[in-house]
Amino acid sequence: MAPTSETLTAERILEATEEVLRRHGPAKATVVDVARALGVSHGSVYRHFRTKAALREAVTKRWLDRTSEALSGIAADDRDPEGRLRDWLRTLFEAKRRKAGLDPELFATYRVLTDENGTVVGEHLADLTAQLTRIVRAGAEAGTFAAPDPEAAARAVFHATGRFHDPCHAHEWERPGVEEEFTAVVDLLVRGLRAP
Amino acid sequence: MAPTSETLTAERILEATEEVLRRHGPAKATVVDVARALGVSHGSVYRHFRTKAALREAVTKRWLDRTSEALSGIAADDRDPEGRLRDWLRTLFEAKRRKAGLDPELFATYRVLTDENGTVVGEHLADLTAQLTRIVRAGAEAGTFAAPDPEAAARAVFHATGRFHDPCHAHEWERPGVEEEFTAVVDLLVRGLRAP
DNA sequence: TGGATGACAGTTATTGAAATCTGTCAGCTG
DNA sequence: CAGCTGACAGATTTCAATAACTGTCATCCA
Repeated sequence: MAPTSETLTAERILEATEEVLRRHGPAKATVVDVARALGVSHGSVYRHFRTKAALREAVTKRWLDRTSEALSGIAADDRDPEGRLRDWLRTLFEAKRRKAGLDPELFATYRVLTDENGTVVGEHLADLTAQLTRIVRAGAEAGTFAAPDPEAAARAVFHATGRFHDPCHAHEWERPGVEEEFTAVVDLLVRGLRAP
Repeated sequence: MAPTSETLTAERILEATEEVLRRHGPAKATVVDVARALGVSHGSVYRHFRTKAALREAVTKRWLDRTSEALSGIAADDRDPEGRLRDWLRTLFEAKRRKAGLDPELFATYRVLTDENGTVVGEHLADLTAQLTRIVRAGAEAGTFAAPDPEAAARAVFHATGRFHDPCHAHEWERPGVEEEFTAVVDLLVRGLRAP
């Protein structure tokens, strides 16, 4: 099909896989499809990724990392922690919502991994909570937040906002009124975090 | 099988259906099975319930109402609102968790209805948030909580605790550490609710 | 000789025919 | 006559045969 006779690299395979996944979805996409899209035999794909699951994970990791990077910018700046927290949560919500809407098939792939409890999703979650912890800790140090254990507080905030980022709630993200629900939850959490 | 030749009542059909559902699960249970269990023809079942979906909904409603009643006792007493809120949330969590563990098939039926967006689940959720609103309002009136809009605050609390009662999170309810997560979230929410 | 290939074994998905199920209703029965 | 029955049409599910896929590896080529 596109026998672009460059050398076959892991990166090129990931790109092709993402495309195939986007077109066919996780249930129908096969590694034979990926090989066909690259104009090689499927044996060559297995030289770079031990299993189909590993390939799926690698694609999802790349996809997830793009969100993480955008967020880490917010987590790392030095504005007031409360505003940063609000921004970070809102950006996370909107990123997930956009991905669910625009890339439904890749989002479905992400969901498959979530159910399979793969390491990639675990690492993604760990990364996100680490970023949140950083914000909460900054707030605690600045005296804005009362958080004796910033990591535990960050996890609580992450769990409490699950409705707005956990893939199993994706079908509720386009309902009218979610915006208000989101704001109400974040307001409540921020008040709970503030120093007396 | 058990042709208990009493008159065929909606109640008896519901009991039989619950049993069939418990044994076969929502995917395999048929109304022919229900009829067989009652020793009648399936046409008789259709005299009492217009469709299979209606039957499923009615069974789930009964099942859900049992939890609601236990909770309404807590919502209605007149202890301090903060303790009541904590009790209510914990009882809800434990009831859902117990049902998911002990009645996996009926729980799966509940999940089917959740996805189908049936009225029964909507009513159940409305009932629960109404109970929560009652508690929050009591707290606002007593001056314990700062909640200008008790209903909105109750919804926020309900959404923020979704991880501990929404069926799509059921698989996480037996993980070690959920207890602590639950406590951390509830503590944070209660602090957010308290009057300054 | 490093990388690609395609045939192969074992497993999983697809297909279409047969069986079962849902929902209706004319007629039976007590 | 109120309530139950069982035959029926159309939709859905099951099942077994067939096809496709995953992962391996002896072989090939540049």
